[in-house]
Amino acid sequence: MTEPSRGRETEELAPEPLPSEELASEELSRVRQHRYDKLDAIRERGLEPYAYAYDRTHLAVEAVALFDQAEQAGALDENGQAEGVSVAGRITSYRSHGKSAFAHLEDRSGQVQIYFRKDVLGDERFETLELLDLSDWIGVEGILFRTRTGEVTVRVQNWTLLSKSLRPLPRGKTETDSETGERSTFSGFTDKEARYRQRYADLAVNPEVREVFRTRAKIISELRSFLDGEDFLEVETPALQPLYGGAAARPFLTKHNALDRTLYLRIADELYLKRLIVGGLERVYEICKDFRNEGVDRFHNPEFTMLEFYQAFIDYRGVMDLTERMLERVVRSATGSPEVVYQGHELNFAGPYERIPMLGSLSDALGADVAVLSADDLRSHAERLKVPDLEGAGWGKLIDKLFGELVQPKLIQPTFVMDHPKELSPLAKPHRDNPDLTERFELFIAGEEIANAFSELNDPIDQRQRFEEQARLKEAGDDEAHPIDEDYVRALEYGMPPTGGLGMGIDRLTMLLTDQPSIRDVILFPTLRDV
RNA sequence: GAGCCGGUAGCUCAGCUGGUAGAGCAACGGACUUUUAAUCCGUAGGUCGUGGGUUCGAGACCCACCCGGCUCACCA
Repeated sequence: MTEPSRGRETEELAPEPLPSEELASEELSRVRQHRYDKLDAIRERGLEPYAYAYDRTHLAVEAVALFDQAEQAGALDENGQAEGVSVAGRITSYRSHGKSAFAHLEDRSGQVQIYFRKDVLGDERFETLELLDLSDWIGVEGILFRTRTGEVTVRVQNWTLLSKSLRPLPRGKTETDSETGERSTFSGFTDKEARYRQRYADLAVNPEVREVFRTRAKIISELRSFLDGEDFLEVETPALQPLYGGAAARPFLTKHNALDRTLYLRIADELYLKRLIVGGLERVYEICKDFRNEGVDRFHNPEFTMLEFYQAFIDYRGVMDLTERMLERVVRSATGSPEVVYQGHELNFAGPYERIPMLGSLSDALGADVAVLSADDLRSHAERLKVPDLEGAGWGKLIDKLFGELVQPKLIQPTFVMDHPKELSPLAKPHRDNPDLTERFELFIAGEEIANAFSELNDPIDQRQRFEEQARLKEAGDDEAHPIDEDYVRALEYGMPPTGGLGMGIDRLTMLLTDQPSIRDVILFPTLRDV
């Protein structure tokens, strides 16, 4: 696909002449030609359109705060001016008034207004302003003052072009209806696909998008801080694995040329982290990308970020306790409150969370005790409820299907669902009171699975049998079943202490805490179809 | 993979039951030395996703295709 179907898809524009494929979008070409012309004019005047550095003394909001403080302290001079500052940022608005001009400069902290005057700058310097455009980066030095309308502003004494923008940002505009006084927003960049593909423009134009990713970073740093405080060791394990495992998913394959062998991108780091528990590290965690070769929807991206942690000497109940403390702290730190609103649901992350048994909750929903129902009974219930894709499903899978249909959507507040069927959980310890179940839990919030955890299976003989069962499933066509990992079994044979572990989807957690409807909204560069 | 919705100016969108394309903003020229995503005057800008068909006539209707979004399925 080389022919540009739409103007915005075209790339690699040379200064002049414009490539012929650009003729399809003449207006854009003209707009950009003007910017190239200005670039030439800037160079002709001996100015550097792409500077190397700039000495900034204040962020935009710091400059405003500085003036406010000086004003309150009575430290302004007789002209109402405070001290000088230099600020730098992107030009987001420009209002020319002949012999003066107002503009806003935006940096990572926010915006500050700047004011140019011909009598301050001199004729030549002032006229050079004509060569600026919205979204150019400039630095300005000047004195802070407050305008008649009350806005703290930098009266520019000197300005420096830092980077000439050759492509206009898709910036919107707000308009006020003169009759009704109603304000309508002309949002400049609402095409979701374009926003994902050109995240740089999305971020440049939409401050709320920048905020989502600040919150995401805060969530991750708070998770680290919490676990570090619990004496966990942060580790790194292979992303390229000779054998994949730790989850039920199809992997991505790749090839190492020099070794001439197939490698898999990890679907989970679980088995490596537990090897480290065998090694005696006792408390380990890793925050990393996992890769699963599955479909894409608003909860799934082929590469996603997962936190896994493992702690020796605790079981899954201990993991629940730890998880409650961790989430409450992270949510509080990242959002300022343990309560957040997600898509209209008020969620409260202050523990303790409800703990419900998987079978019991399903029995309640179904009106029958599923523990004594056969697979055939379950199947007829599922068929009655028109649960899709029942082919080849055994007892455990049917339990899971029915649970997903009847119970899961109702789990809005953080809820631990406990004790899953054994056949679904090949890496979890058998339940101490019921050999058909495992000591496992999933954490559901707003109807979605956020975390998965268990008392880790540390009996190497049982583990081998579970792997062999998985191998039989794989043989029978289940392409998500685990392959046998002999090396992992060997590690368990050396002895793994009783251990509780958890995996949590960071992207989904971020969705909840930033009220974003799609995982693509919390991943800077989500996986998209081919252009 | 299925269903629904959509693809018209740089951006956001309008375009009635078919009559030959419009608005706001952006752009360009001009005026304006405290504005508020200023205001005023003027100018330019579109093979209406692609290909075919129906028609005297298609942005509108039909068919196929391409692209995207959402929902569902898949993802224990």
